[in-house]
Amino acid sequence: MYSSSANVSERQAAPPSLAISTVIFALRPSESSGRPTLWLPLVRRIREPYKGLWALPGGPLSHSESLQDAASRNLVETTGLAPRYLEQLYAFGGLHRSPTQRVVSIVYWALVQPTEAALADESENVRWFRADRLGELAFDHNAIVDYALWRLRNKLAYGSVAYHLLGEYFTLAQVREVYEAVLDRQLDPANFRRQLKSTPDIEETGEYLQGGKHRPPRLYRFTGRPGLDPDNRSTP
Amino acid sequence: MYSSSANVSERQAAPPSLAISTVIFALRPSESSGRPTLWLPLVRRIREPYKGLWALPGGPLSHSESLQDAASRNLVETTGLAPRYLEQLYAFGGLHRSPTQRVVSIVYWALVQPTEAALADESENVRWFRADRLGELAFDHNAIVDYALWRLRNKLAYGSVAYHLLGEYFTLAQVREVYEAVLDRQLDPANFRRQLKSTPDIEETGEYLQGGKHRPPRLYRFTGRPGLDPDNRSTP
DNA sequence: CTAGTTATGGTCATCTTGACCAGAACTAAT
DNA sequence: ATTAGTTCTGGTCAAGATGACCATAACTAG
Repeated sequence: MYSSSANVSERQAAPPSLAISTVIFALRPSESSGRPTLWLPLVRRIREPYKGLWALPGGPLSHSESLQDAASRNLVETTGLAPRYLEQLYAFGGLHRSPTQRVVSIVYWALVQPTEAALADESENVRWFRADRLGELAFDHNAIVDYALWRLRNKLAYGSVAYHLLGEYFTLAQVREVYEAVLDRQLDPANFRRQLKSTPDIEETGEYLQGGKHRPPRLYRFTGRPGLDPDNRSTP
Repeated sequence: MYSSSANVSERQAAPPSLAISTVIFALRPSESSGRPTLWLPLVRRIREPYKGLWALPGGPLSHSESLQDAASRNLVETTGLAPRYLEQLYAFGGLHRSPTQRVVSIVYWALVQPTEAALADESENVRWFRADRLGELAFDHNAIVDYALWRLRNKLAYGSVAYHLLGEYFTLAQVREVYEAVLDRQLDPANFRRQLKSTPDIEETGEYLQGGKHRPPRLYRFTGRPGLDPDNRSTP
């Protein structure tokens, strides 16, 4: 314990620094099976600590932007993409997250569309990885990604996030593939279709997807709205 | 936009300050009906801004404590209570939450037991209020409480938080009263009991609660563990 | 024209949920 | 002592949701 009078350990008492990071998910076909899989972009650390390791995109919170704006900016700067879904994940503030200084990270997670994700920037220091094969990341970022995955699975099970990983038009089988990729288990096509058809915010179109080697599936469209964050408003 | 060179608007670019606040819930019998109701403690602002208004307990994050420790300290300092349940709620970081400076608040929510809550400190500047009759609070604290209530209702519907508002031993009817108070609707006693009995982490004891004007109900005990936060580990 | 594939609609048994009934076990009042 | 009043507790029943599974439709590839 240091003195209770002031100014002595001023540097010690300086407020922890505040950063925003973002876990960005997108579906990409697996190189091996071709089935859609979860991928996310990471940036290479070019400074100590953890220089050379991969880390979540992020940076300090600037004075004039909201938390969500900062997360959005992360997204644009590292991938060039606009998020289709962006939600606060958690504030990580453990004492020893960074070896050099105390830093509190407010982490967001985002979903982007595959069409866009295919065009995403990639470079020497930005690369996409399969979510289930990340290797060792900087700081506590492995734990953060794990938690983001857990949250994604949860949201998927209840809510309406799956559609934000797909384009505007999609087949019910594509939705099922999203679920299978994220939950990592097979689902019965017929039962899954029955469930989706009973939800309100998914709408039949007159269009069919051509080009497969089989009966062309009908295309659907998502009509629901994602809930807002509580800083503006609610979220599950 | 200001210059991209450095130091000029240094004060402008100073990081937003970081605070921790805590929404503390406890059950207390309503003065009118006597049924248990949700209450929470607030502290009176003794400085500008919002001087004189009631606000959530909180304060700046000190350099040497974790987020959760800071929330715990809030709790102890304002109520003298140890939390039975403490979880991160959300990080609020809108640009204009405080009129005087940019401040990011990481908010926790807590549940405490009624026995303890009855003993809780109360003073000129600390008072308990019914959660549904708060009046106008300082900053965006009304919105924060609303969101905490929403989260509580949600967690209740799934999880195992109800027990943290009760003592170690409780009757099934008491659990039902918690649900009825939080969800604000009547539940069928027989059906509710059936559901509870099918959950694993609630254990029959041989004891009965005496003293009512009717058949004495059996006492139960909660045996589950609350999930840890992801900063240490997981949470729903 | 046939085999292969997925799409789509359907059945059936099982589980869960909500509405409701009835006896059990206590207290309070007559 | 008996009865009325209360909640506790176990049960039934119908409606709805879920999972396993089957059959036909509609396309492509050979």
